[in-house]
Amino acid sequence: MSSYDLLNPEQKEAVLHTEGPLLILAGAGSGKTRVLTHRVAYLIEQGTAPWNILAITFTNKAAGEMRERVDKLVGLGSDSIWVSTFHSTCVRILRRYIDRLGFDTSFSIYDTDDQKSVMKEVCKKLQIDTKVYRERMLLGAISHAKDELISPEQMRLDAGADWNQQKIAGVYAEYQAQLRKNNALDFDDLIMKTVELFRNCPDVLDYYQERFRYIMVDEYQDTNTAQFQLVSLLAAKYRNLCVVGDDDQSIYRFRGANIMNILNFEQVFPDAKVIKLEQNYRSTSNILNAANEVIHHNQGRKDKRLWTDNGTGVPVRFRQFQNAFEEAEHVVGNIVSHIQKEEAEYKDHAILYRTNAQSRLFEEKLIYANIPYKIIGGVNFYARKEIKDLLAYLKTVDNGRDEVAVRRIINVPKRGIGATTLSRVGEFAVANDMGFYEALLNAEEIPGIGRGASKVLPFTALIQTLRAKQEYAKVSELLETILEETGYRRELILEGTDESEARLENIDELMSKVKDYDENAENPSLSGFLEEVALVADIDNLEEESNHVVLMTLHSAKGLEFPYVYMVGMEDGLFPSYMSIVADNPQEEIEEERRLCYVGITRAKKELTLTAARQRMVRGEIQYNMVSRFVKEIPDEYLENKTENPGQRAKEAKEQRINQRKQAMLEARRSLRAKPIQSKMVAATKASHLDYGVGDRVKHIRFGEGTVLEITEGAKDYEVRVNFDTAGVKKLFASFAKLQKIY
DNA sequence: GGTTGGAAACTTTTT
DNA sequence: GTTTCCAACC
Repeated sequence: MSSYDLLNPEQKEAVLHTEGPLLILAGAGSGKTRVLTHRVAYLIEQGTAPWNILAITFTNKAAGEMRERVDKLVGLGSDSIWVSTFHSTCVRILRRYIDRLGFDTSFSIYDTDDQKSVMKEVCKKLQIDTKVYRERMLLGAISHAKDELISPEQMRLDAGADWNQQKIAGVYAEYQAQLRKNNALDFDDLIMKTVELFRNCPDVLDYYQERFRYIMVDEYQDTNTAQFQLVSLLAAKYRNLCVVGDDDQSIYRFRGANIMNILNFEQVFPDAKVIKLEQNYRSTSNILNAANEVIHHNQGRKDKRLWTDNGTGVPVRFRQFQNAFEEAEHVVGNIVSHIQKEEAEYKDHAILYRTNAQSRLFEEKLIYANIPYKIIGGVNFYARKEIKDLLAYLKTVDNGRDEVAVRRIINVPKRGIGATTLSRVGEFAVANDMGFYEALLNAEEIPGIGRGASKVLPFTALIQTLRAKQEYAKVSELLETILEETGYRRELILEGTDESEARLENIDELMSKVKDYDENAENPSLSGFLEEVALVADIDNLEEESNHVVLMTLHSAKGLEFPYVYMVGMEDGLFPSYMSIVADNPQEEIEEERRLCYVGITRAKKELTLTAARQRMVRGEIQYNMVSRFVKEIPDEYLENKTENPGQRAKEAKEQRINQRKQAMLEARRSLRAKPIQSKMVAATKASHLDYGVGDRVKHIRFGEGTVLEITEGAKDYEVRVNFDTAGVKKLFASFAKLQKIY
């Protein structure tokens, strides 16, 4: 028996169809990764050289998973198959050939933060009123143009007499000029410049066309025009292009994804073979039917209906609550009961929401319930201030032309270099046609800089030392030097606040990532490390092995699956979002939200719970929301709706309020009564109350094990100071931290 | 040049 | 409710 016998007929057909264009319409949970990996294995079995295969995904996580599975199937030679994301593929190509476009191959990659800094400069230079033209709006317009491969010149032409558009085109042109000056590319440039390279240099294109004779693209519905062009160019010679996607899971239109890429694939490649994978191996039929019904409300999609022989399962549950607190409590309570009944582990549960802001309440309840959790998204690790500062040092060492990086750190930690000095340096640099850092090196010659020069000197000396050191030192050694020589670490230790401790922890984490890179990378180098770091998304850090409840946005959840899924905040105005309801083209926008809902539902394997709150705090104001229209689109036969009739509901709510007041009163009395006793026999009460004392070893859910240093009595609670083995000294409230004594 | 406090903006989603 | 920005002060 060969391994292909485990595939269903459609999957098998997709695997065996290797020549010519192929579109695989793969519904959620239909085993597309399996098809892709087997397809790679089959190609190699048929005699294709591993280095002639390119598989492109969107996230590093997806790439890593595919790589792992391919390795298992193929074995020898599998490392010469390119399995990588759009962005890293492009970086790899550009690092080799971007000098053809007038950039240096050691270019920096700018993230959103860096882009903002550049845009600020641009607006200052062009005297743009940022009250009228918001930086965010300008960057958005530029990004959108790049997704569509529109150059500044083209934008200017397209603008015609539209003065507003003309202005934006001007900003775009200057922004590109700044990036070039800094020898930097932003995210969108990575794709666009690669296309430009291919168009301008036929020899380079030909090299890669020969190299990648078989190309596969995952999550094809999320590709934008630039990515489509890139893939088309690469595949133009051999035409062995296999794309896998699901138009119903297209949720990145706001980021420029062009759904037409998948809907029109057959028009662009008339000889394309189309295979539909409609058997779902993931969910119960109740969950799947609910998903089918919801997505059926969309127009303009390729018709398909997923089916499964997994059995009916339990109905989808819907619960509406008085407020977001009760909603969070219910979800967490539900998870706790699964754990207690030993039906499931923490990692079997995912809480999915529309906006990152919704995570906080769940986080609080989970801490309170002592449940380990992991939040994906929000602020990217590499976007944190201290991390960005340190990376800016490394970038300055790596790419001397990266002005954004230099400006970021020239006065961090404080060296007494202020705005006046900086603008003098800037003027000098422009006047002498040199880079900003170059000007700093010549600080003593800059007129009117006065004492400033003596402050700049130690900084440039450090950078020069690091540059020399870079030749032979590991990246971790460079970072260590930076931390020591600049006093960055010392400053944070001296500060001694909770915040500075958190920053120090993050720095330790960065250090361990650097060390990991030093040891495990094939050819470790400073540029290599910075590149890797620039292209990671938060989702890439989700490890299957660790046992956590996972919290994330519906967007981040695409491609994942969990036995128990909670979709929370199912309210009109939140999901679908208010923005989509009041948009110029609500139909289209709401269809995108509906696809997002479809993605969410189809993440669930065993049980799906939908929740909503009648009132919730949004931006400090109470909002009253109706139940999401998407919930109403699920027929009753698949839904267990335990929302009572209004009369009953009001009555229960009233009872609940009365109960809550009673509870509050009891609590107040208890604390009043407890107080005097505590103050009389402090030690005794503490021992019985906290069951640990000074000197005891305790365990905390997040910080691990540690020793109790001090217990102080606060107004409402005990404040415990603990020296944790790994996390350092922390002050915690006893009732919140739920410390456990270790015997 | 650095610190501080109050006002304003923000929140839809991110490689 | 939180973060970011800017002006007035030190």
